[in-house]
Amino acid sequence: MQLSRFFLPILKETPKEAEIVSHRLMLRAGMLRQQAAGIYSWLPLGWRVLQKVEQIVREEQNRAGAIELLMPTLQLADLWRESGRYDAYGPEMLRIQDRHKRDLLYGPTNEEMITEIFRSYVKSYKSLPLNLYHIQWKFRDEQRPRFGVMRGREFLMKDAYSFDLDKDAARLSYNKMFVAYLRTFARMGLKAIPMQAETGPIGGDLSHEFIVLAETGESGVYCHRDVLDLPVPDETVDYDGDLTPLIRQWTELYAATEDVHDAARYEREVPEAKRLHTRGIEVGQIFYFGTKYSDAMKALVMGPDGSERPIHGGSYGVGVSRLLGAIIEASHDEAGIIWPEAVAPFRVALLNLKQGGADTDAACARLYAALTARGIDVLYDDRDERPGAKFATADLIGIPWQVLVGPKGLAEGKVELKRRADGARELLTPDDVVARLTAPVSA
RNA sequence: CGGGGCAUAGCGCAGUCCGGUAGCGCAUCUGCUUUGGGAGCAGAGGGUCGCAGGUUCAAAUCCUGCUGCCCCGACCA
Repeated sequence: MQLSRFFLPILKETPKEAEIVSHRLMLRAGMLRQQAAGIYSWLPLGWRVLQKVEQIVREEQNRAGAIELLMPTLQLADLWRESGRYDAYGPEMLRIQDRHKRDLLYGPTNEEMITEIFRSYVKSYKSLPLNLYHIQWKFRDEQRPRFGVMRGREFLMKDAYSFDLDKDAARLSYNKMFVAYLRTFARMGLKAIPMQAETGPIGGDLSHEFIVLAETGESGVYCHRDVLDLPVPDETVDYDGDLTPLIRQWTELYAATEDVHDAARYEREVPEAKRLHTRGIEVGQIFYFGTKYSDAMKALVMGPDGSERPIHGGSYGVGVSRLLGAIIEASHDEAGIIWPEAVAPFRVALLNLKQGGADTDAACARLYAALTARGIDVLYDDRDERPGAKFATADLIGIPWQVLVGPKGLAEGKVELKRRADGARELLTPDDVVARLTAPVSA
């Protein structure tokens, strides 16, 4: 992508409504446009990152055996009357009417709808287990949206729903999502800690929140420091195998949100030097809720013994759009965002330090063609700007690698390769830069 | 939902107390110069001062009502 033809409305100054760093940087980097409190347009740069994050979530859901579908944003109120949540949900639910005066709502979550789909088709225990998910925009009419995408009213969420014959089987489904979440967040460069959590209006008696530690987070948390250093399973993890040891490893050390914090147990189990009380950003939450919805909505399957029984359910959410805020909170400096490679909107920023110079223009054109031909996403800054402005832009939008092409280096046949994360620079020939960036592991 | 604050050019702000030609910086456009960390000079364009009503010869400024946005708290898959 040539920057001169891209749409990247960066801001030199911070809009005054933005208080926390991720919100400020998303606005300054031209990722977001606020349309109303908690409602945003995703500008091209932000949209690219959102899609990268979404794709990682999708890949890990698929790997764990969940199956993607897509449900609508609008739902009939009748569905929610069946579960009893139409009245229970309260003013956070955005309620609307169509031209026929039928009550609709903009979905804040999809337990009812997925249960309706499930019960229409699945009649036998032989079809279980089943885990269906979608990645769709949700709406919650928050009393106080804040911090940009961290607490929006319209937000992108991955929500998965598992269906099992009994509690033991449901626990296996729960464990799969638990492990999938460990992998999902780790792939984005995040350290997300599973913590015991309240089940809230979803109901049920087993739940973990996945929390990224950050001072700007909205949740207070208590945990054992060693939980921060636990290993995340790699992509060879066998989801059909026994995940129990892995789950035990991740749950035996104390880690809880303040809502369910047990001070006595914390002090008993966690040595003083290992105690960590801080704040965090909730990026995912998993629930086992048993037969709460299958009872109310008659989602029954025939068991092996010939008797009908309600399925045991769980639901598993990831705040996809919120993750962008969490990643930036965890990875930035004074100059701007530092994207982990896995979610970066472009992998390489190619900076022509003397736009219009015959040598630099030609060298950039060759590099751009070579890198692009090898499938690398390159943002070529070909604007008629001075070097300083290009450096500032590249740093602000956080592209992992910068290739600096200027007359100084070219005199010796070299260009500079700079890593955004630590500022490390190397003088290389253009060919070596291409080789380096196409090497299998370059981080 | 309780408390606090803000609203003037695309962005950041001054002007409001004490009514009298709507300003500054950045950004934008034109020209020239400049080119390794957000350039310089010269010129130009851009505003129903959030909305509605009121007071007044005269309202960004005073009064009344409303709306939007932000922050703290409560709330929150």
